[in-house]
Amino acid sequence: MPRSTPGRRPATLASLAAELGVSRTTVSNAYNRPDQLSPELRKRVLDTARVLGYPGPDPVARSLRTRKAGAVGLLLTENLSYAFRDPGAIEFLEGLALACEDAGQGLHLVPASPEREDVASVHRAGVDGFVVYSVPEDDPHLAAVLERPLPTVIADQPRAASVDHVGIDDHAAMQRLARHVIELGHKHVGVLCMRLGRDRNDGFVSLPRQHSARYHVQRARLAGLRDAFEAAGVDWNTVPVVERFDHSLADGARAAGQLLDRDPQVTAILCTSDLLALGALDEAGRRGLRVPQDLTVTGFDGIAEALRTELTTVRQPVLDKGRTAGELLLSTKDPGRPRSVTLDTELITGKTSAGPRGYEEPWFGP
Amino acid sequence: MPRSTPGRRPATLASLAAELGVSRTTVSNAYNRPDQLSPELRKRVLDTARVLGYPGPDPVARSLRTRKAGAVGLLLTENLSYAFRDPGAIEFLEGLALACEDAGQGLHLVPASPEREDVASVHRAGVDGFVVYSVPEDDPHLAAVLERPLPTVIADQPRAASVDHVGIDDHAAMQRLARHVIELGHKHVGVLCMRLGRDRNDGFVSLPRQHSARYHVQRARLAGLRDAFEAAGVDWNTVPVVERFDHSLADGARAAGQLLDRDPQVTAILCTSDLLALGALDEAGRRGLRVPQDLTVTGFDGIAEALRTELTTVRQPVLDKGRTAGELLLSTKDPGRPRSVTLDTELITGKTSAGPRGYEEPWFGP
DNA sequence: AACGGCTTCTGAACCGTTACGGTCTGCTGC
DNA sequence: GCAGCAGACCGTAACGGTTCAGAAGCCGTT
Repeated sequence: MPRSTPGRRPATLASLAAELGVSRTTVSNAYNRPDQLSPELRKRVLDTARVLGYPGPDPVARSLRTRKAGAVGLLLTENLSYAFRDPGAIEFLEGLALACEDAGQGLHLVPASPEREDVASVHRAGVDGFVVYSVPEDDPHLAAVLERPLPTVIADQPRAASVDHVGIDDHAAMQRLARHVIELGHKHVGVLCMRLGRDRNDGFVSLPRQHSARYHVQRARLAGLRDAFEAAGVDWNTVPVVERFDHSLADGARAAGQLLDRDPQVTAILCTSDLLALGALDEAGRRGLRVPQDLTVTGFDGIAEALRTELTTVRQPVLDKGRTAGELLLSTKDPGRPRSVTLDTELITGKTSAGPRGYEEPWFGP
Repeated sequence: MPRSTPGRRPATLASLAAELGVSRTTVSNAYNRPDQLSPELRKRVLDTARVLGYPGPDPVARSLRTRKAGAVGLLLTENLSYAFRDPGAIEFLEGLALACEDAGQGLHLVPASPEREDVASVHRAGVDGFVVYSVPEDDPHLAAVLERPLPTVIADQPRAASVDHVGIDDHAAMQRLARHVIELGHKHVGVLCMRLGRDRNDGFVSLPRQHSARYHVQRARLAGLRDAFEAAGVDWNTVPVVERFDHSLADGARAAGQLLDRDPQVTAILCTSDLLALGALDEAGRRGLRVPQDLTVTGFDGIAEALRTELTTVRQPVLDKGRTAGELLLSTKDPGRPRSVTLDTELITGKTSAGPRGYEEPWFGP
């Protein structure tokens, strides 16, 4: 099979038409609208195409003419490769891929290294629209996306008034989780959270930094905690919050260590993600702290590993989020006011939360 | 910020040039070759662009002219969404994404549902090349990819003489694992394998089906087992092989159940993937079989979960495979003979393999 | 005064296709 | 014998850029 006719320039629709003595339109129709020409001629066109090594209409030229690329762009906050290491991102991708598949659309992952702020990749992407997943408010790639005259859907963060959005009520969900911990009797707690800005700050978080966080999701979750604990009479200023730039088990463990070193008397560690919480569990184990007897640990997200571990956490429908983002994007019919979808969450009380020592419910043993 | 100038047609490079009274070349240069025009003019161009809502050169038109799409196409054997549920596929994707990122290339996932054999998605993808990951020899999407005059790299399967390839020596690796099991003393074994064709066959596999398998990887792994066991005097005809179309833990468990129901006296189950093996472990547990005392179970791949479980398996560098595929593709300089990279594997003897009862090495206990 | 060299900008060709609005041919029906 | 009408095919004009070989203007040299 000739992958390309040697010696000659590659065949085009025009050259094929010339060879056949028909118009370009006819060749085009042979591929795109079989009913517009006689079966015999169509066969002749297709046969000759094979002989000449013409691979069918060029996708890029077609895209230019039809103004359709047949693909959805996806912008992620992190290195592309990182996305494949984060359980949440993977599930989101799965949902989005589902939606794209149903619509026969490709999924174009845009390389957006946070290091070299190379926005060109966004400008160069031949796509019909963008899904933006969880990026900081001041991400230059996001700005580049919004500059392009294409439909866009933002998942999770940031929340922009003029752009379609899908997410959850982070504040309410976290508040509810906090109330659960409060009801168990905890007064002295610590918090582990994900990055609050594009700058690395692996350590304790000041109040101003909490408020000025560039990641609305983290900001809302912290605010949910704050509101719940303040309502319960706990001074939020006294609650230690440890931030981690990278999102991994190991970082969760290290952050928990940092917290426990400085504040050994905390009876509960609330984490803004399951991965951090699972890391905290590891660290607790290393320190001989029993969970939940000695220490309560909670997460957020409801990733598979967390559910298996029976972590107390908030489950959010990440796959649905991805699919909804895709459906929203693909159903965009020109202007219309921006839409916003808020998905439901569910508090999961697992086996990593209990009352602090001295607060157990009475036990009527033998 | 005007996302689009209302009322008027969207601005183009030409309309911008007309507005400014300069040539299109100059506007193009303002974006692509800043050194080709005076800073003042360039600023004027960019400012006017902002005012007119011109979002910069259209990526598709640029691609048409430059013959570069800035993206790598990826064809997977399965539903796109499925890829995000298979640990191996995810790690491959991660490696590939790494390579793409380094080169500033996008990663275009091609929707290729196995159901509707819609090859159009392949024809429509505006990409500079394709990576094909583990598809059957007779996949129509693969055929469509090969018809396009683009560089292509196949990872794992199939092996095509004229196309770049990256993979491992499945036969040798599996043979080595089999020898390990043979050395432990096992004579009566069973096998769990992944799908051997595009048709579903959840059950025992006939010899002809083994030979005619459309997935070269599975074929090679089975052949590796066969060769090792025949060399050890085991008649391969008597070794039960159970196939599963879907690749999941649950399917591994069901397959193991099927095997143990028919052949309760097997002392070892060799699986052609870790996921199947982990499922088999589950099933063994359900049946009260202790591993490895009552039953030896082995896997293949070396996914994280398997290493954590200390499964006896073969580790293959899946991330490297993805990265190598990307690098191979992106370094393709026109013809040259097809390249082939074979990556190393490593036998990992975990805690799920031991001698069958009666074959333990002598134990000098108290 | 002619010349060469530099910077800055331009004109026109070209990338490969599809949309749109025809024309042409031959057949039906009266 | 001719209007009317499908069906089959075609010509032209985009689609929105990039690129290359100059042209124009300016400056310093010989």
